[in-house]
Amino acid sequence: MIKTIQNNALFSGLSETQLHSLIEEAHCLKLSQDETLFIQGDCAEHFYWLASGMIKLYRVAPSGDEKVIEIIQPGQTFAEAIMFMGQQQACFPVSAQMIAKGEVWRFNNRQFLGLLGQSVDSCFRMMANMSQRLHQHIKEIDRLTLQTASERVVNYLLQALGQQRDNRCELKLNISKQMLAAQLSIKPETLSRTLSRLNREGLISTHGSHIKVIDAEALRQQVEI
Amino acid sequence: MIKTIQNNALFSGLSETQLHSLIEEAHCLKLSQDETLFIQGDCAEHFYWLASGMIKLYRVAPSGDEKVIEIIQPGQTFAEAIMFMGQQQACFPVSAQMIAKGEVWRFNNRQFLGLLGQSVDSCFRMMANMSQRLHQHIKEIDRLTLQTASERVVNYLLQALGQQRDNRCELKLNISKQMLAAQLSIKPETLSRTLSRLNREGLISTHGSHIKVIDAEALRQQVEI
DNA sequence: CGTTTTCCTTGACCTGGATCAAGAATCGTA
DNA sequence: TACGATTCTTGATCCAGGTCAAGGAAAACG
Repeated sequence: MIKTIQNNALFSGLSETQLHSLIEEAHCLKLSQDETLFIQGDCAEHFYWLASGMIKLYRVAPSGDEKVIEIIQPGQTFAEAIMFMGQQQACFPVSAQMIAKGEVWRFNNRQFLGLLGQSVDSCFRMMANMSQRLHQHIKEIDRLTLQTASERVVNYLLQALGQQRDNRCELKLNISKQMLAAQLSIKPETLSRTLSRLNREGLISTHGSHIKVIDAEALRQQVEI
Repeated sequence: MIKTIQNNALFSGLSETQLHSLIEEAHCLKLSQDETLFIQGDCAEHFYWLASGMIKLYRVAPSGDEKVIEIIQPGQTFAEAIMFMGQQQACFPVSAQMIAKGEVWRFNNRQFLGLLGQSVDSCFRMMANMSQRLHQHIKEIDRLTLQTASERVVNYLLQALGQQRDNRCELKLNISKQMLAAQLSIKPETLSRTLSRLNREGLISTHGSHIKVIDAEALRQQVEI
């Protein structure tokens, strides 16, 4: 377990001793599907590392609509950026809920800040991490404002294809389609229609959550216009 | 000048000597309206501090549409988060263009990283800064996905009203309406229509770029639904 | 193994906001 | 003070994607 935690960039700069004292104080939470870890506005005294399962970070509109900001995969930390906001505004900007049961490690912000204070190196890792997130958010804003719904779907497929280890053109969605829709900020109906259109056009072929990309080049053209 | 720069959180942690050596190496660029500072994809070896004027950070779609990510006001630093990305991907994710002539100070990333390495305190300030940006971006994503065009306009008015020093209900737009529209991710026509609707409903009254908020309470209700 | 529940798909329709086009107002610049 | 040149407003029309509704498919459960 310690080995896996150490793999995360945030912790990799810490000494063996530092890491031990941190884990000493940490708690491992075993959560089942649909359990809520925290909600938007909760006081943020901890940050988290996901060992197994899956978590969605989301915000809800007054109307009840919800937007999935990010899906957290095992090995990732989350909610770690708020700890630098200082006292004044230390509350979660999003809600977190398990979408697949699993284990979450909870770390104390105050303690971690103390450790960071002892190591400029760790600070730099943390900053690299935050910088990456900033980038992702800018890309997300880009997608939401400059791309159509189908472009976002196609983009997702291509990016998922790129993450494939071997050059297989078959991919399996690891989240439900309605979750994917929420992530892409479209309605499930629209996602469904888009996929069946791509199917009809012969660019992909779908069997449930398995999607085979037949013509990746044509897909790319759909996005680049 | 040094005094004003020092007011920025990023620099406030540096010693007198550090700040001097930094400014020694920095360049002051005098730019006129519409001049481009850098474009998306340029290699990022510097970050910037705006002394006067105004700058828009934006991205463009293949279609030519552009989305204003942020408007930089005097006293703000920008493009400082990329320097932590490491070598691999050190290029600007946005383009920067003057929307009002002014002076920009350019600092060397490598040098600044060196200074940061000497001061954990400065690192913490930098992280607080980045954390704040992350927050803003999440709020922006929220606005884009969970709010309608008119809600965004109303939100902007309320937030601009809140920034007013005294309790005056009259505010002046410091950017053109088409720029505001681009920032809110709507078309100028839609902004115009929304404002004239609010006018018709008696919630505000507009004279060019001067907007008087007549019924702030009713505006708030439009947003909260 | 059937049954209930949830998830996905498809069709018919509607609407917010984009687009296109044509004035009106504002702003330099001479 | 007149006159291009922008920028802003307003009207008419269109369409991507949302909404509502009704089957179908798949998973969960006794």
